[in-house]
Amino acid sequence: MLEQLNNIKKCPTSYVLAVRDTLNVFQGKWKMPIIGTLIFGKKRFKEIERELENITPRMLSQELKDLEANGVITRSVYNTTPVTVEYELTQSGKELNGVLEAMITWGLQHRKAYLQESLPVFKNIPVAI
Amino acid sequence: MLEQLNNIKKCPTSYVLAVRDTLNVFQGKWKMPIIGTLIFGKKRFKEIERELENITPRMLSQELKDLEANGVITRSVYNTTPVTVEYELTQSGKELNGVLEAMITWGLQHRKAYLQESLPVFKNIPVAI
DNA sequence: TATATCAGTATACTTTAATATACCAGTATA
DNA sequence: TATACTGGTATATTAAAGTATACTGATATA
Repeated sequence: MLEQLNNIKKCPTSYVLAVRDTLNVFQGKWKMPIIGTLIFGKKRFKEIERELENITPRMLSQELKDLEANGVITRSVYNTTPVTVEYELTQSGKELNGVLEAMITWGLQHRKAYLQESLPVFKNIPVAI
Repeated sequence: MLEQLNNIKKCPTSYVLAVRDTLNVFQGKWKMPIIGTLIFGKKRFKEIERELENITPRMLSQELKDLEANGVITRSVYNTTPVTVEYELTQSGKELNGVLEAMITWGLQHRKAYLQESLPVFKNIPVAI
């Protein structure tokens, strides 16, 4: 279990890159929410836009492009009227659930350890507000 | 294995919060590198500063405060001359290795799937440059 | 006496991320 | 005919993140 982590000592480069790649996929305000909307199946642009409520089409467009370029989602255009564009997680994208689960496990455990009750955590503000 | 994730459908709030808490800990340019320097034991301010080379004391100070406020590291001041301040991962902080390992696993797998050779991944630039 | 060390802080600045608002063409519906 | 829908783009602006540079006071070393 700790093998990978201990290898960082010997050969840090590729492991650090791997972590950076992964963080890259989640970095920013909207990447995670967007991936979240796609966990249970493909969605169209406007569907995602409506589901996330406060996102601007500019941001959504930009982030979808970024995720596609990084091999996390695919984009399919269908010749309907009006045009339909579907976004879907790639195999790699689906495998992000391993990371998500580790995050959920840690997050819940951390809240249990550091909080008595469930409160939101904001940037630069301690967990235990 | 997928139990937690499937529960998101039924009761998304706490899981989303948990993921957000976790991302919070890694968010930004320096949090991960700082945590990285502490994986194998406690370090002093200047030691971390030297190890990360390009970080300014302002950023290091700010990020250390943030990590401390979020229960990821502890800060201990010793009455020496000159003063010594040691930073160390908390139990919760140490348990982040579960998340890190999931990230390493995904990152390596993703590179294997989407690249022929190992190249750095930058923001907004596809993995397969 | 001059310089270095410790752990930072203060101020100003640049760069990046995110938002606001308006708009496009083609078709369908009221 | 007017309005709404599709999947976006264009331009401008604000907010957030990160950097540069200089500095602190007490002590130790050269």
